Amino acid sequence: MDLLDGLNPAQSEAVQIKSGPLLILAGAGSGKTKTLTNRIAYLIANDSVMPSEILAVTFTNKAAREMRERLGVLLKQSSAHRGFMPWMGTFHGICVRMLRIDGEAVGVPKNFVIYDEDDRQGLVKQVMKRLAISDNDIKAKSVSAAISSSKNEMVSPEEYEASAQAPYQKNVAKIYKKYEELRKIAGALDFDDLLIEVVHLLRESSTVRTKWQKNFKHILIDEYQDTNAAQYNIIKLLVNDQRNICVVGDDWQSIYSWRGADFTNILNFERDFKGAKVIKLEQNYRSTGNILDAASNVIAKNVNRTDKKLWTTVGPGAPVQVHELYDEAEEANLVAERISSHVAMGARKFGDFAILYRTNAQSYTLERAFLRFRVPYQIVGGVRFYDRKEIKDIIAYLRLTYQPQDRMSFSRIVNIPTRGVGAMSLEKFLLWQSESGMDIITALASVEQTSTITAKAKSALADLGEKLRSAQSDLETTSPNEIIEKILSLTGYRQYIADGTPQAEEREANIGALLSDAQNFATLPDFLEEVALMSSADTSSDGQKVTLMTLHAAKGLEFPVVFIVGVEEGILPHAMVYEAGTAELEEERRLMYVGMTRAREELHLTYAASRIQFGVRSYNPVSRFIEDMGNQVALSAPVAPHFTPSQEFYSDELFTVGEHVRSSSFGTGEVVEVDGLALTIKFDNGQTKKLNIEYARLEKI
DNA sequence: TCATTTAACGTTTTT
DNA sequence: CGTTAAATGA
Repeated sequence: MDLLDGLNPAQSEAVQIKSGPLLILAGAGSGKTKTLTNRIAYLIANDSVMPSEILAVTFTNKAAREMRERLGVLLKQSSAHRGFMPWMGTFHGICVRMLRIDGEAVGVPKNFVIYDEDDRQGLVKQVMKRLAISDNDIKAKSVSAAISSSKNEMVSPEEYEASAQAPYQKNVAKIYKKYEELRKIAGALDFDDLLIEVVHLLRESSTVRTKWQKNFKHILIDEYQDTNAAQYNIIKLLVNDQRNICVVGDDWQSIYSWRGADFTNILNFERDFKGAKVIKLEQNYRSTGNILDAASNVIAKNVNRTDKKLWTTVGPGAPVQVHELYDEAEEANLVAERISSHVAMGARKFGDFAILYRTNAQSYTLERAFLRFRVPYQIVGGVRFYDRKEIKDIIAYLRLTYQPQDRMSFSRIVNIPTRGVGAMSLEKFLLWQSESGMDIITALASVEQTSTITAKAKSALADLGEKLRSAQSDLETTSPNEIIEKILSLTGYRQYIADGTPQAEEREANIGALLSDAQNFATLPDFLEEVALMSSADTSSDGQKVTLMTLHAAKGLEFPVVFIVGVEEGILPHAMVYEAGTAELEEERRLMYVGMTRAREELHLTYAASRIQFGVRSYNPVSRFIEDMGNQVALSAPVAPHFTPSQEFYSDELFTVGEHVRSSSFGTGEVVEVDGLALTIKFDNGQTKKLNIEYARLEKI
């Protein structure tokens, strides 16, 4: 197969440039991923570069997976086996691999665990408690954010402390310092540490640096506009004298500056790598003319941007359609109804549609409308599978057996299932454990020696220690799957979650899903890494469902029909940026641009005259971005509000005592008392609940 | 110590 | 509005 087939001249040139720095400025829908993939294939097939000598960084795990599969097809190789393109992945994933190999050179333990946002906030809370800093004026969440941005800018606790002026900052500095201390003791790295520890590693050990520089003959970075300071440093440290670095990006699509991403990295590429070749991809293969023009008009209002002119040979297509609605329920109904009728007509399938919104909270109303219209949907983002309580519990057990210094995990599971160890006993035990110098599992075995803990708690802790030690034995040779099974049976976790409610079945099913996931991994650290770094945007779609997601999560995707909902002042642009300044407003504009350019054939924008936000009804004016689009849009007259029942299960039939009902949340039961809208129901699992007819979603059976 | 009730609080986006 | 943390009572 000719690897240049189907490429335009600019793409083809980008594929064939053999060496030296290369900057590909790729507009939305210009075939950027295709170019990158073919370039890698070309390097392997024509320049005899080994796959293991190519460092290829993508923005999400999903993007990496897809690119790996496409490469497999292009090169007629199986992409399934481990080791095919071992260095293709996200920055975070690649950094984990490097740290597992060489991290000890900078004091990163071999068996480090990865703390996610929840873990970080939990540890911050512990630190604040210990430092006796009240959470009234300082919130763990904002401290966590401050630590994260400091790390992204490579500011150490000491440097932060030195520059702290206000008492607030001084307190944050204290917390940051102590947080780092405890995190290190726990043998853990947070997301941001993964990057900065690699920077330390490459800076401090010239042996390690030279080794990797020699290994990576080619470096390719996708979405370069979204790299932060730490990532930029990693790239600079890995590039060798050959300077075979190729970056792809689009400053118009930079939407992660709040996470430390700095799109000036892409603007400065030619300065950083002198003599770089620059190729612009400006032909758009995705959207119709009207969509492209409207999107270009929106982005044109930004001052801080490069110039480029996207064009297409596809005709103008349908105009962008703007719909004004009465409220958020009407908005959701319009979307659901349109989709359902288009599919009924046979014009589209459900998988052709995507609904994009600015905030996750907006998905709620849409979901309800979709349920009512029986439109199958799938949410990308939102609660990750690995963030569910029962999954996190089991992961905590796994992490603790793997890294017995991990106090966060221990604190989580010490009383799960409940074994009579409360907050007091936990605190006393941890205090004693940290003074003793033993790891947690060893300390549990010697818990008899302590004087402060009650006898009941002592025996519970000793028993837990016994179980953990048994799970810990032959960790090296046991598959993740077997370890999970072992933990489940040792702790009786399955019985613990089986409480007779319908949710219990779901939890049980989730554990089953976890077990089958785990089967794909040979070793525990591999599995734990996947769990930690798998993002919520990595959910794969099966093409049979409507996709709901945030505008951020939509980056890099495309759909025949796109709805962007809530195109209102205060939402898009978000109210948070009004006081923040023009830079933030420009980012909102880029976000709008990214959303619009996801559409291939049809783009619908909706806004509601009123909607409930934070529990109160608010009235947002239409977004300025719609005005900016110019005359590519068709405004549809506002639809007069029509009555919609507030709940799908609401019925005007009255319930009477003795009737059997089914509730979506409690299972089946019998009505024992009726008091106006209030029903008292005795459920089959033994509980008795007082429910409101209007909201309880009851079904007669 | 634990389960149930009550209060407070929050919504920007996420590797 | 919906979720989660604190407070209360058993």
